[in-house]
Amino acid sequence: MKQDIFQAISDPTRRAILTLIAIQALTPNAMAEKFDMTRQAVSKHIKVLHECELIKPEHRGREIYYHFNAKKMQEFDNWLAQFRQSWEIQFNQLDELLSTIKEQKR
Amino acid sequence: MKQDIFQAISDPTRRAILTLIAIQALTPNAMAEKFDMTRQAVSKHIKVLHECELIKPEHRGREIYYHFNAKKMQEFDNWLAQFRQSWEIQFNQLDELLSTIKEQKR
DNA sequence: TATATATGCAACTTTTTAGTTGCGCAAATA
DNA sequence: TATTTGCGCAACTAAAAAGTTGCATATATA
Repeated sequence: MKQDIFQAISDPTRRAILTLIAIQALTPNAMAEKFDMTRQAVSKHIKVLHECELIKPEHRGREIYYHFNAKKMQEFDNWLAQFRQSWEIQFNQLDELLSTIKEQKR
Repeated sequence: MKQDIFQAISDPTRRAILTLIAIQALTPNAMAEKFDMTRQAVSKHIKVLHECELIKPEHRGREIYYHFNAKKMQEFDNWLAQFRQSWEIQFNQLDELLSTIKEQKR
């Protein structure tokens, strides 16, 4: 199945992996040590993240360092953009409400 | 089960619902008409979105208008913030690379 | 070259999720 | 008051996802 980034970040373990490697590239083994699960389970999460290109492998001998792909993460940001206007409006309305309450107190 | 916003937005139908009601509040029936699925299926998606407070109900007689809760969507934005620095760095590096290539062409 | 290590893939089990049908309740309307 | 309409909840089914064990492959090292 073709993975999409929304499905990829819906899993807490995968989010944790992303947070870790955003700081520093890690091998699958290094990741598995951080979580209470088998290496193979982590490996499956890596596969999901790799398929949707949120991470990129760098082969160094028999080790594979996975890097965070910031560019792909921006797709979320783009999706979120459609709602930004909404929340700015809603907060402006809140401001107005607060101003009104303030006025009434006088 | 306690829903979280990441799981909530991982479903395409739920993302479509959010996009719709960000523009205008809708009743479950109105939403169901937009999608090729039963009203009950939509109702379950509404439940998920409501439980994690991405939408808010407004009761009008026997109808319920669901509103988009922009404030909750910002949690997503906050989570994304931890990666912003990463992608700025990665893009700066890309800029440098492009500059280097440009230099070499001279 | 034999062995240890790092990793991915396949098969299987368990859990979760998406969707369905059927039902009950409350508000609107004839 | 009887009926229709809007909605949520429960039980069930089907599909997908998370995790396990076992195995194969490639690189490093004794």
